[in-house]
Amino acid sequence: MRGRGPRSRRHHHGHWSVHARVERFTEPALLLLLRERPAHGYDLVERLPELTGDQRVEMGNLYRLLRALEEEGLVESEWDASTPGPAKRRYAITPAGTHLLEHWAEALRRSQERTSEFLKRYEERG
Amino acid sequence: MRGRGPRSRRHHHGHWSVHARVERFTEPALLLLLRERPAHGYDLVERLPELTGDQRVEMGNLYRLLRALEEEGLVESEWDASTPGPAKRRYAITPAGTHLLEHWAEALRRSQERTSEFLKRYEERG
DNA sequence: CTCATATATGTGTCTTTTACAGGTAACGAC
DNA sequence: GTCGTTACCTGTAAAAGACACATATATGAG
Repeated sequence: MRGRGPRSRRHHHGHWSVHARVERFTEPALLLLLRERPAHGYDLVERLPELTGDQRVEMGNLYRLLRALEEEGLVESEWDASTPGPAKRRYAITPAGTHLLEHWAEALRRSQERTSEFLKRYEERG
Repeated sequence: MRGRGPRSRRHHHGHWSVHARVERFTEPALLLLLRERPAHGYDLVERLPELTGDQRVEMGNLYRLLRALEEEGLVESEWDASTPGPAKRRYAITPAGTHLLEHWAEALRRSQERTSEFLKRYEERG
């Protein structure tokens, strides 16, 4: 239970850091960015904080996630060597990905309601 | 990436199940229930769905979580053998737990804002 | 040329959290 | 006795995330 990672929240002077992130939120965030326009991984890493907050997403995990999404048919990709510098793998969303994003949006709305009820109940008896 | 668990979402006929739960949400839910009144584990398991939705929380993990919270000084407990049936361990929230719950509430409000921005952006270009 | 930096994609591995599958024990109803 | 309910607990594996490291192309400073 101890060590680094999400549960390691103890800070100086008895303060705690709590982040309250939605599980696997990177997935709908990627799908939303890719629905707006195709992009490659490095580009997505730079634009993800617009949706996730200022938290940086781990590059390695992001590339793995993109390949997993492609295996499941939610995105598709091809190499793009047209620009100078290292070759990029350009990802685009598929119809299945758009469909899943829709389900994510519904799930996030339900999550909003649950959290609202939690906060209401929290504030009722402060 | 395959197998059972949170990422195993493929259902019949191309449908997917997405849940959008807040990470470690059981922790603030427990703290809120315990702020309202002391309780024992089995009782908490029955009342947690009021906050988490209809999803059932795993008993084993709940007892482990309660002991972890106690180790961190967020709750305290004592055995209660006054009632018939098996002895219960009665948990109560500590001042540190109340303080952490406050941070959770702030974090959840920030999470609400991020999710609202996500949904707004999602609906802008539907 | 060499070195540092930025771009771009990856692998390896550990921890945390959650899921799942059990086990032990007290008590009441039958 | 044994069945169901209450109540607590352990073991273990998978998923997601955190962190460290590896590889390669290009550009600019010196």
